[in-house]
Amino acid sequence: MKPQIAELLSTAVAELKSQGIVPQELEPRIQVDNTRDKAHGDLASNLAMMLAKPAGKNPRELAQLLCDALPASELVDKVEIAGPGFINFYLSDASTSSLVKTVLEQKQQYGRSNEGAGRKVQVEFVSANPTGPLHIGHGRGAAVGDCLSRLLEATGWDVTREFYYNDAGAQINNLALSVQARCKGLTPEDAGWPQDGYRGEYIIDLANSFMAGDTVESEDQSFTGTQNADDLEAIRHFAVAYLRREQDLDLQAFAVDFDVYFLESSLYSDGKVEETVKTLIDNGYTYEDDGALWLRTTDFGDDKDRVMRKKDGGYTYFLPDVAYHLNKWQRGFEKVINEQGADHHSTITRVRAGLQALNAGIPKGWPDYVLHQMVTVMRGGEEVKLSKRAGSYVTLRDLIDEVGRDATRYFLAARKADSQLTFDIDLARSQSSDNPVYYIQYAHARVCSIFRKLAEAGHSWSEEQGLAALSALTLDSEKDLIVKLGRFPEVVRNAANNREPHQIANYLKDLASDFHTYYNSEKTLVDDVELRNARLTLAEAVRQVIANGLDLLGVSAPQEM
RNA sequence: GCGCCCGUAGCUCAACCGGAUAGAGCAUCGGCCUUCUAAGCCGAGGGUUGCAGGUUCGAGCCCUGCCGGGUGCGCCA
Repeated sequence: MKPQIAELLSTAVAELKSQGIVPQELEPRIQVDNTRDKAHGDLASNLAMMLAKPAGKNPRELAQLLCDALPASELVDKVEIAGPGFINFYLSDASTSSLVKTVLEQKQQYGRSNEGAGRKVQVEFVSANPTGPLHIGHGRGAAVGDCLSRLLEATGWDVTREFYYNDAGAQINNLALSVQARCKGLTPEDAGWPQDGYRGEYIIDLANSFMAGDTVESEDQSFTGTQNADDLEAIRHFAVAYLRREQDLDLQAFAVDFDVYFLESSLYSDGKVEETVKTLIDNGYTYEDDGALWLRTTDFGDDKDRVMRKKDGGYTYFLPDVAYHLNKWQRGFEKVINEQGADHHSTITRVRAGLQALNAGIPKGWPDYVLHQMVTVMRGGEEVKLSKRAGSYVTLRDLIDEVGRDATRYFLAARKADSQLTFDIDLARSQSSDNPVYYIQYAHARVCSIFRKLAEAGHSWSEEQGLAALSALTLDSEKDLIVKLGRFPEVVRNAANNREPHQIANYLKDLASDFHTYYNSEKTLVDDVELRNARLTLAEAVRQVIANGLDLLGVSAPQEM
């Protein structure tokens, strides 16, 4: 509804310009806000206050002139000037009716838009090292990244979800050595245990599986344990394949699907790393010092230069990172969003600097980043730090097993990503209105239940009848509910543009609350056929919007609880 | 020490591009089931938005400086 109101105001501004009241050259950004207080109508604009100074008039006077210049519209019942110069709009029954109609007509499409116009965007998220099960931080990344992807899809973008596996480098050697030690029966307490070796129990399972000659199948490879504890190469392959499969299963349980799994090792085997080094050297941004090859990232805003090739001849992670992002660019992703833990924040400047040094025509601020802060897990009022299986951290699987997929997804996506998050297991498990997931799902199930009751009572309802009866909705609570439904498309757009999936969660909680209140105060299945059909129509619209919203979060919308 | 994030009710969190009297839930206290699911609803109390300045018609939001918490500052990823 906002765009329509903005349009009216725009016309009024043009009128005032032609009267010479507002300077011609002024192009005000027309802002229409939701009102917080019903006494201020349904929508409000601060336009008069914005224009007051350049027009040399006081705000209220200008507001009056704007109101006088507003074209007539059947969407608006009345317009008021209030406070320091706000213009308040009261929506008409015709406009609320049309909102309900729009919801029912568009169904699953309601709230979606085509702002992205089919342009390509890549969202890289999770990107865990294949050195252990996914932990809760990865879970947050998965929830936020997937919801963000869904939001971008809902706003018309062509989204590619991508997972980058750091399956090369030092940490993989460490993994292989840890598994090998377990194959040989060593424990972390023994003298021969590798320094900084992985101590989790899953390493024992992995070693046992390797020594049993199991075969690990994943999407793109199959590898059989050779049962030879001295064959470190075989152990390495097996371990990586094993843990990738394990992470895939975790993600499956979380209902997150990736389009592309990109292997760091492929950058080496395809010669991309070498190519990147060569370009950087050719471009003159490198130098050798202390036996290592450095990139002058300070030329591009970094606070110190970075080593690309170590003294021992191996590359640091930094170089494949640059090669990888060049590859993304070459694949045609003009927009890339990397969702990662804020503890990896320092890579941002580095990667962007490396990309600039390639002189590849990549924009300075490319790619975008969304960072999420740490997650703390609470149970019984105490912090949970360990999982049996992983040893040092809480796994995503533990959470899904304990509180379920829907609640886990909701809780991890419902908070602003750049705030630290406390995950309360007791709350997430509780099946009461304390738990926002159940609260929202229950609102959906309630509508379904009403329709079941309707059928049991031998009555029927159709969209056509319902829409025709809408004028029977005369209560303030009904109008408020409809206005809230009308905000959904804008909430989706804001959430997508600001990369803030939590806005969807907040909106849904709010809508569910309004619906529960309404449900308790007004009976839907009344004897008056007109009123019954009208209320059923409103209920169905609410159900549709909740279902659409939950879908954006990747949370199910149950028919009954 | 430097960079980044955060600081809002006892607790967990909102506040759409800077808008009007800062909102929910939990917890506390008090109500509501013969009625479409009580997995719900209604009401009450609870705030100097960490502190101090600044910008302006207007600041929780923007700027500066402090204070507190987190995180990063590897030839680890």
